[in-house]
Amino acid sequence: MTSTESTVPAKRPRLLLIDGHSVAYRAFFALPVENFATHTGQHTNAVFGFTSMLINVLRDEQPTHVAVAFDVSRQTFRSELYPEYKANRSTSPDEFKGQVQLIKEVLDALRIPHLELEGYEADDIIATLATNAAADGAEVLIASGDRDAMQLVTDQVTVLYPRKGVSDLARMTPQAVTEKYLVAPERYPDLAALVGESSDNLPGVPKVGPKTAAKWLGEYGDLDTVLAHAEQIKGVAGQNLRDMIDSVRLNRQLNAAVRDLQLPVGLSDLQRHDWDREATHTLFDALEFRVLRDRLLESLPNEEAEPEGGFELTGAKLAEGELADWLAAHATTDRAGIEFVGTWGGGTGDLQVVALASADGAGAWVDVTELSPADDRVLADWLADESRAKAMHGAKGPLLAVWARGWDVRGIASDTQLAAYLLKPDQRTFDLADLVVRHLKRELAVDTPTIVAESDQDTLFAEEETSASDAAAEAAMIRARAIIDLSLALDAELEARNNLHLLTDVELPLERTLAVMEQAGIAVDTGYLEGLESEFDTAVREAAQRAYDVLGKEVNLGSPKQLQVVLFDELQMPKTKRTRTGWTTDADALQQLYAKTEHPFLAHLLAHRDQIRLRQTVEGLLKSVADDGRIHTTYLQTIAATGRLSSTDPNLQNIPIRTEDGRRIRKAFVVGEGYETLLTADYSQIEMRIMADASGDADLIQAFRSGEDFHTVTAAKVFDIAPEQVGTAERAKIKAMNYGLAYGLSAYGLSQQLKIDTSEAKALMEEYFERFGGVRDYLQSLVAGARRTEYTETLLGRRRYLPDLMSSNRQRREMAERMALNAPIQGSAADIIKLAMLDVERALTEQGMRSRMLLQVHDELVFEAAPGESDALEALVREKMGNAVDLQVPLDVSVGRGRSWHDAAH
DNA sequence: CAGGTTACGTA
DNA sequence: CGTACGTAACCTGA
Repeated sequence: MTSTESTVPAKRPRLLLIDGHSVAYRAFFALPVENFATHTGQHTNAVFGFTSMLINVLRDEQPTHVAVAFDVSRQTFRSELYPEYKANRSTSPDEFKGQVQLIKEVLDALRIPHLELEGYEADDIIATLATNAAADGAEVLIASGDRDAMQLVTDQVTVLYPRKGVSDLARMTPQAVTEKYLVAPERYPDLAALVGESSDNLPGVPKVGPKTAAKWLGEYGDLDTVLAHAEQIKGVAGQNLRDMIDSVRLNRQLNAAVRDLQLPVGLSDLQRHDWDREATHTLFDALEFRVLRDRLLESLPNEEAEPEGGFELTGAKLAEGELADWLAAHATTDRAGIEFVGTWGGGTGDLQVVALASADGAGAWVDVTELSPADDRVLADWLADESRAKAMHGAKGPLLAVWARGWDVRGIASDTQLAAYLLKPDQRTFDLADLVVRHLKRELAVDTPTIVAESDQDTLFAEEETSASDAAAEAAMIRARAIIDLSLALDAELEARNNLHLLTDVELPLERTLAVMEQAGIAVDTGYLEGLESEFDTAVREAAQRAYDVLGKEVNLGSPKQLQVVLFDELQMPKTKRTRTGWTTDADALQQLYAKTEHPFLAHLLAHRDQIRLRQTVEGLLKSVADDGRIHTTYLQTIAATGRLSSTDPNLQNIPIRTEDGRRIRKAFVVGEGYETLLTADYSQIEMRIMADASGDADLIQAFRSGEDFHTVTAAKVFDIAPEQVGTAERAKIKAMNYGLAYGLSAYGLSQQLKIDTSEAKALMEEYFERFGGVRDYLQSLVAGARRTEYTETLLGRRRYLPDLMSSNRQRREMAERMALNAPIQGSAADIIKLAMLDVERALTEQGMRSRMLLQVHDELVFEAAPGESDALEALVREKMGNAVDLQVPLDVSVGRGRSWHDAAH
């Protein structure tokens, strides 16, 4: 698509001018700073408020032109005329500093010009632009929290003045100004000169407020005339005016906006553009602006296509019998794109539409609910044909729906969602439209509307539904087309950094393995779970009652806010650690309070917390049991920035294990009918082994090779004693140290965890690093290397980009440094277990075994052994997990078997 | 009612 | 003031 000069007479231009500092400053004080910070600690309340206001105004006012003006510094011609100008202003809070720069980044991403001029204020830039634009016949809107802007109001110029916060803007027209300030806009600075402006440190005439000033101006016409007739004005106010006359003149000189600056831009330069999609997404990700992103997408869609346009495609719904010919003609050697429409999750799915596209520009789609038996066979054969290469976006869900229909998809050469994840694993979403813009610089037509499921009540609307699903199918066809080009582009990018193998050899085959696991699910003893639920429920109520009895009244024990009132106001307990909004009531703090006060309420409260949590976990599990009596979680393959999987609906990676009550929940996960036993296998200390291997620290390697208890051996080394002499306290300290290392543990953190002095923790760490110098050097090299390359790398070359390593914000930088420490270690462990899963899965298939893999919990795999296969399964799992990669230290795998997950623990 | 906050489960 | 996640209840402001 090429854009052509419009021949339609342009509608009247509408220019929006924003006083950047004044709006940002307003936002800063309107929104509580403690509620707006990224997880890295960057404050964003001013950026949020500014951007929110901007989006609203752009949406509501639909300006054709936009600019934002900023002040440069306090040194302006005004401060030279009057050194006290704005001198009363305290320096802006630390939390505000830096946010202006972020606002400018937002503006750049939105392609909105911003201006500043040395020696002048934003006001002057705005006054000049407004004056010029109005002279050119434009309508002008000025968003500013500075009252001096009122002087600019005319029939063509309206000021949007924040009434409360930054979202509620008053439209200050000449009438509104006159009503509010009792003088016409052009007299406003006259009035302000008399009354004074405390925020600018301009003194007013004593005893003269807006009413008196307006009265004088009304009588005499303007300020000059008022001053010329100062002698005639009676009373104290008149005398004060005469005393202050020079000061008033100076005020008037200072508050006059400069309207004739020489600016490098004119109206035509301020034309609105589409925003930069990629830059905006990246920035909003970094700022953690989820809501604003949605509002932006909703209210300000990018209307114009990018220069290179969209996707050309000819195709439509195939009639009966046409499928075979279409596939033969178009889906042969080159990669075909497929987009499925339907629903999926919980290990199964329901397919509605299959949309296909070919690189030659042909598209097609079929409604799978109305396929003839012959077409069904043709499509099934083609989908299952390994030699027909296919590209998809997020294939795991559709695969479940395909399987539910008795089909299979083979030959998936690329999945653009997985590829994009490998390129940038900390991206929040991998929306196809965004990826297409980012990597192909093309636009994808508006998102697919979801197909409305047909139900009996809706037969009235059957016709509309059909057209809606047709539209969805058409959109799916376009998406299928885009997926082809995108997959090629992403493959090339991965290849260029030598990462393509991660896609083809790890993530793509794993996607199928995960689908198999999700489809299998894990059997649950619902009767037992229900028993647990009522038991926990009783315990919850008893604990609550005891707590109420102690207190003498009922409070909501689940409300941190109410608890704070009880604990810190009513019971006058010592204050705990701060949270954003008050004092923490977390378990750790409550325990410390209990140690100090021995107040029984705390014990009951803690018991209540424990039991309510267990009940909640059990309830959640019961809700997720499918008709087959099994729980089918969904694994997310593109969420964790380190390369780990995550589990949802329900999360089976956080089932309790640490407490006895919690472990009872694991008894509910049982071997399914037709199987012999559950088998669990996990890696011991895999992260430490990775550190040993990667650091090459000879002592650490030796500690693992010795095969003795790792924490004891390392403790012996640190304390310079024999392993037999290591006591439980020593072992616990070094164990915490061992585990904490990979997280970038600090001496303070270690001291908190072990409840020891910071100085002792510090000494412990120093001693540890003294003994295991290779580890220290390795950890330092991780951060140093990441700072050089801007990314970290796992064993398999999986990257994580950490631009914040260069941040000038200490908190952000240190956070990034800990991420740089942890990502390669956690990520390499993820690599290893992923390889092991693939090896195990392949071996099970090759050997024709019926045993199957059910769950992955980061360093643990859970299997269901078919009758007679238990021993073979254990041997196979040990072998494949133990040899997934070749390190300088052995990969220790421990295995357990039992009828339940609990019993299979070891 | 959505969204943020707090709390807490796992590796 | 230790990384990576997901879930649920509560609370608040639109």
